[in-house]
Amino acid sequence: MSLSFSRESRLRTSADFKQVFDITDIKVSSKQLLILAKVNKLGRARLGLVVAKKNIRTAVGRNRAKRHIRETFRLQQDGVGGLDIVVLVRKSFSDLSDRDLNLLLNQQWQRLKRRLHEREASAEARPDKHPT
RNA sequence: CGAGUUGGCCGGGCAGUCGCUGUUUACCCCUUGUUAGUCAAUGGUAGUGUAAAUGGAGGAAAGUCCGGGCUCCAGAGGGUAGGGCGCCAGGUAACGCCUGGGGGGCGCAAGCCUACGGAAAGUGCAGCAGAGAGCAGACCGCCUAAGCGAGUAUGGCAACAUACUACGCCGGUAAGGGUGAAAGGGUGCGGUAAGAGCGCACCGCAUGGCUGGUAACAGUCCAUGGCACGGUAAACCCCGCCUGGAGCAAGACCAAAUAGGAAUCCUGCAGGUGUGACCCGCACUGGAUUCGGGUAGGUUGCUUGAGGUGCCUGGUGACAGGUAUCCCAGAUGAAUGACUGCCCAGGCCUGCCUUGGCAGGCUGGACAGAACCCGGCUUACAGGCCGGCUCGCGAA
RNA sequence: UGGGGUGUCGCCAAGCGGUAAGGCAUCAGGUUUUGAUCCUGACAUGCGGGGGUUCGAAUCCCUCCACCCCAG
Repeated sequence: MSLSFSRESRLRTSADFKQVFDITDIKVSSKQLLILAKVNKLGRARLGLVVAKKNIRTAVGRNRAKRHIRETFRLQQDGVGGLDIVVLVRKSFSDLSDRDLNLLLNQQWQRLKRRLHEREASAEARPDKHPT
């Protein structure tokens, strides 16, 4: 059980980002943000953030968004496993208070995990159903 | 106490849990040397890992409006163009900034505002209105003295003379009206046909002197001049001073690569490239086009600096000098955070009670995030703290 | 982060000190049996906001704001 969030658990090059955008395995969306994810072979989750200046005007606001997303990811990353995740922040994100923000984010991470489990389950089930 | 004005400062605090990141130390791992085990050393980027200690956004970090440092282009050198600044003196690395002073404007005052050189070097501009708008002008009005004429009266035989006029012509005038953003000193008296700096007095203005002041400038001083000199230079311009260009994605280093090759054309004491306005100068060098081939990033610059703080000295002050002491962010898909509790300001509600205070509950902290570094300016900003001064009221 | 540019009617735009052109769109009328075309007229507004210079500013100066482009 790790609560750390080091450089290894971040997406660091534009190539990494491009892969997630091109092949999106899981997609979780809400009014305030959009999460895209792709299965990787590293055995650990990696997070990348996209916060447009157009959506959140001030640098302080953008930093706030990134920090909250990182923090909640840090605390929730255990069940995620090998996924490359990109979080896109939408305009209404900055309307939320700190409390509501964390609530929303935790909810979204739970949804992501659920989708992942469903996907794995169906992937395991499929070869049994069609042995030939 | 109220109203105002001005200078400076802070811009939440403490504790706990879990994270991010820089530095240092230790250990792990690797490398090298050595040994029976081991030990030692330097280097750690081949990826770094673990632990501890310690540091980690701002007054504006913002806008990018100025000025520097730094780096490259040649130690940026000569000239032209272009750009900037503009009362005086000082401060400063420098500035378009700051300080002190002067002039002008506003305010009862404290104080505030001020792009504030030159319009007698030249060129230009001013629509509409108006008579006239740049070596001024005459629409209404006022006048008709002189000159010419008309009429009337008187005198005279007559020519004519004299006097008069709600008269005409030739004219005079810039007081008044009117136009305009702006119409070429003001008030009074004299003067005149009516008027006018036409003359005079006072005020204003200009020039020269004298006095004070480093200077801008000032003066209840003296002399001269009847006034000649309208506005606009954030219009061109003139004068004085300043000014090369680009920017850390600058630049440097390492690795790879630009290789090697084919074809065509042009040129040879000139041309090309670079120096990002142009000429000179300087440096480097054959050049251009097409075909095919190839590409990968990392390190550094990177934080010790016109540095902060305390004290002393000089100065009205900006600031300077001396001395002691401190090291205070360096990220790079981009750190400096999240959660919880308590406290401290603030706001709202309820209860007790004489203004006011006490108790409880709820709420709740602005503007905003370093990206090479400094000095300013500008803009944004909840709330709070400390001081100076002015005016009004009251008390002593 | 650095560098550069643009804001004029609903849209595209000219003007760069003296009443802010023009086109498209909109509305009304005419022509037509009706519609398109064509003709005539009009609306509403505007010079991104705030100061300053000037008698007078879209234009000159200062200062904010918004948008766009370039360099990884």
